[in-house]
Amino acid sequence: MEKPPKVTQREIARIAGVSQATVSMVLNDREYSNVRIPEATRERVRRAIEQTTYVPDPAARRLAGLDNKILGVFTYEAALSRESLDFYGPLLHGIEQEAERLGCDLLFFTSSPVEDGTRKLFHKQTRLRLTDGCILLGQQMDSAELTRLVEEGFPFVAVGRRDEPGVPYVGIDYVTLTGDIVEQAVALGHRRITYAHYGRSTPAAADRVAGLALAAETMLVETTLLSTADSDLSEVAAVIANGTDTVVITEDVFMAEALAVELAEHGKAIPEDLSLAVLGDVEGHSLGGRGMTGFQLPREQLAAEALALLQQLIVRNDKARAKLELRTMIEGSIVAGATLAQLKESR
Amino acid sequence: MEKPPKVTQREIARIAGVSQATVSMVLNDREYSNVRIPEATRERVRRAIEQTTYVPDPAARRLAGLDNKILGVFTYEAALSRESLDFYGPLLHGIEQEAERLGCDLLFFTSSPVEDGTRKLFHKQTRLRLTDGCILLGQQMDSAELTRLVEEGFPFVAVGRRDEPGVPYVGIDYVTLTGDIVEQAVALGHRRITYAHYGRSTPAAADRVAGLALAAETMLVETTLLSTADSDLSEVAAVIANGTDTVVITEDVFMAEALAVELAEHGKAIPEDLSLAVLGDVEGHSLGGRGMTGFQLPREQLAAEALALLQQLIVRNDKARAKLELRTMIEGSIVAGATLAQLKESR
DNA sequence: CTGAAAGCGCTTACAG
DNA sequence: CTGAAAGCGCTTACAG
Repeated sequence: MEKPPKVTQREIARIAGVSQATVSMVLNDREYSNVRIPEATRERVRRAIEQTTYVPDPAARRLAGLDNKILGVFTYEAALSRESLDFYGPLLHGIEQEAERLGCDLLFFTSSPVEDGTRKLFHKQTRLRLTDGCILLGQQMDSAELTRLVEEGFPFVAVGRRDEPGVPYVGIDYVTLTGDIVEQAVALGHRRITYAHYGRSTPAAADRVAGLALAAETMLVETTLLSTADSDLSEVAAVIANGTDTVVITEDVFMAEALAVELAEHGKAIPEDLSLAVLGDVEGHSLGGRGMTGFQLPREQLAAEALALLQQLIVRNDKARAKLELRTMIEGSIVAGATLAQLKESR
Repeated sequence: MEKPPKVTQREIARIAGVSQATVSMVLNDREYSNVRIPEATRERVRRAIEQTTYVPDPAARRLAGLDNKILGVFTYEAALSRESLDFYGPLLHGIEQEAERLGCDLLFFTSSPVEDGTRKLFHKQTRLRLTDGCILLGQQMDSAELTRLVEEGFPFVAVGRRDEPGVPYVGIDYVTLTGDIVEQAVALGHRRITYAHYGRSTPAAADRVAGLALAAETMLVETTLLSTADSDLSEVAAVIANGTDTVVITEDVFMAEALAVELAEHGKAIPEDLSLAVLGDVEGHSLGGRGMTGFQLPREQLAAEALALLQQLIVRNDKARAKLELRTMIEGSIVAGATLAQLKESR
């Protein structure tokens, strides 16, 4: 199996009887310093290309300073495992669709070494430079890495709101959504709410807490915050079961499911004894046959918008880039569900 | 936002007070023509690299003829959509895991233009050349493309058996699995089997038919083949309902589910009136609460082995490559299930 | 209008 | 042992 020598522009030039530079110009449909290539020449070049199996070498193009039409996808943990896919699936689908539309390929940084449980974007062999720009996904983004990307002026977009200055992102407006859930609870007669959360320090987690605090102040409800980082879930359940709050809100659907089981052991049924709502996506989940009350998050749209923004960062020049809205929050919606119910009597 | 000039080996060389070539050698831990670089020099270079944000430019490495540690993933249709993920999910997971182990990144050719319903691997802008090698996934592989890859000596591996000469693959042994299903049916007293299939011309489809024919001959059973390409599913159901065959085997689980609905309308219950088995993966699927009889296919393993083989094709020299087993079939297993039952009486 | 040439950042021979 | 140089396949100025 001898490899036939790779066809290059030089070979095309030889066949067409022109210079290699001319081939490059025809291929890129570009003309420099009042150069004009006659249609006849272009045609000769095109025919020569068709005769052969020529494809431009993307490494050479990139080295010469051109776009690659390759976008990087960096996830802070494995994205394609069965469990991750529940979260990453819709995001990846949105990314794939948008990439297809833009004519870009996607480089997944699966090789990134794992340190302290999360992958590192920068390492001795990072292929980041090969891409025109990069999308960052995951809860546990590394602040130092984000800052370095900003400093280097490397085009990238984070999926999810970030606090670091200069970081472009597309995020979900958890503050508003959380307020909407509280509003619903209040409309149903509730006045005392427990929020069970993971005690994480991510921006999204902070936004939920902020949204809750804001709503509590505006609507005069009392809130109790319980973190599973401080005490385990069964303790949290015990506190709720023995307390007087009438609604329990959880950070995500998995905590809701686990907590419902614990609460059942305390004789608390949902929503008869206690209402429940989730500050996360509840699509496809139910609790004892009942649809859950929570969010419907447009994850595919989120990812697609992030990719579209990235593309703009890449193709625009510095001036046009300055006009770009680097930070976008998109709205999710509330899923009414059946786990948040009218308050029956005062306890 | 001025981009700081990219750090190159030249800059490292300047800092360390050595030549750029020396930097390259230290980085790659390589020595040519009885060259030996003293540890002291190596240390100076390493320190210079740590001082800066140097990362090697993968495009330049590739252009200079080195491996990229990038493996291409080509799917003949979108892989990350909700529906595709059912099929591609386990394969992609296996690929991701193995890539992580090998320290490789993955390039998904999402940009490939769609023609006649399937994506084209070769097009004017294919980034194939950027990868060290490529994994091919999908039912509808293009023979011409496979042949071209073989001719060009480009390293690649197909997931699924292929007929084209010289194509390396890792496939599933449908012939044996199909025989096993027939054997089970025979052991349960059945002698007449209908096989409902899509009439596809893929190697996997052909293997199922071949396995069935072989088993039928060996075990003296009569088989009827019905293709949904010739007549639609309700007609197929009618033929089965009015016939005397006691087992219906379908090509995959989706056809099984659809066919069961049609058969119910003819008053045929499964497995009381008719047994059913599937020549495809049945994990996670059931029919009216009953586990389906069919295959359990080790898709993750399949994909991982394909990637491992690809890696071998890439790193081995021509001589060592010749010793490689280019074609592997791996065994799936039978899921007993409850839809294939003992034949009650003769009809 | 076309060709010869520099340069992108590397690897790897080959002189010193 | 080290440095200067060629080459990978492109793009893009700059002479002719």
